[in-house]
Amino acid sequence: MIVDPFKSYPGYLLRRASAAAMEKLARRLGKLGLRSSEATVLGVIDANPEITQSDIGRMLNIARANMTPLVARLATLKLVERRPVNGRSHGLRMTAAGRALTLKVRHVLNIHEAELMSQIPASQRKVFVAGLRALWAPPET
Amino acid sequence: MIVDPFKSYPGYLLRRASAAAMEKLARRLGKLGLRSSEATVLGVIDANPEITQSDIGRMLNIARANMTPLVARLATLKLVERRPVNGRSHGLRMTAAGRALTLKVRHVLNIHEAELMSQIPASQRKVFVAGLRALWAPPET
DNA sequence: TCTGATTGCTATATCGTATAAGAGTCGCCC
DNA sequence: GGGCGACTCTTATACGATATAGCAATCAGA
Repeated sequence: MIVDPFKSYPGYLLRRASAAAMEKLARRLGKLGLRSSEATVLGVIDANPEITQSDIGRMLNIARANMTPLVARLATLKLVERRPVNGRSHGLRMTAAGRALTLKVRHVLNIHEAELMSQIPASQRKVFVAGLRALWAPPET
Repeated sequence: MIVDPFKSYPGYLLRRASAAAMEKLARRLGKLGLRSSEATVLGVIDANPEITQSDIGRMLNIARANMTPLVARLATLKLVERRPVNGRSHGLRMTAAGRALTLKVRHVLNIHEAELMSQIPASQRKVFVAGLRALWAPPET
């Protein structure tokens, strides 16, 4: 009889639940030609025109060094435009193609989130989400 | 005013919460010289003497190909012994050193889990964990 | 004006994960 | 009992996310 000794550990469940959700999401975003990190960055730029690479990195906890190739790919795909706002920073904004793809991404995300929450009894969702928020709260800006 | 457009998405919160927790855990396990995947495997072997690499992989969702170097390192560290149970499978069991380290790992995990749950009001913990379990349930063995 | 901090970037490393392929072994069916 | 499919472990390799170190250019404040 094989036993999973961690199956009652909340932290373990958190990790497995997150991994399972991310795997499903990645599969869906892959059909749009995007990795999940790219989709997130796209959404952030869409919500914050002229935002800077470094600011995105701080928000999403992505190191500056890793923002460079990520944004470069978005620019290569002509989803995002980089324009210098001063000598060292680039303001980022969506192209028309980027906006169009972001709409599709948003649709995928909505489906993803709905599917996730559908697995949890409606009466428990609020407490569940409050719990997640207690474990990670967005840093005040 | 910079805005995080995803901060109300449960799936996003799930991912960030998991990442934050894993980062803390990795730092603690690092002091024992272990990666988190190795610590988990160690715990599984301890709970299931003579378990096979493949069975561990199935339980933890680690591909067989990746179990090989992982277990090899545990064996090099003399934490785990591999002994053939038949021509193709290795039964894994802890060495004395492995058992000793597993005790420390268990201690670290307990602290980690306690710290996690301490962030959530006691009255909500049960519902929260039930929610996690709804998103990922261990496959019945 | 000098100095420290910031930005974007390159190079490189680690960790987790993935696929493909191969050798040896097992078990079952004919 | 022979053959074949399934299984186990292994190697090689690649990708995605993340991490650090270091550099040149720029900014901002003392």
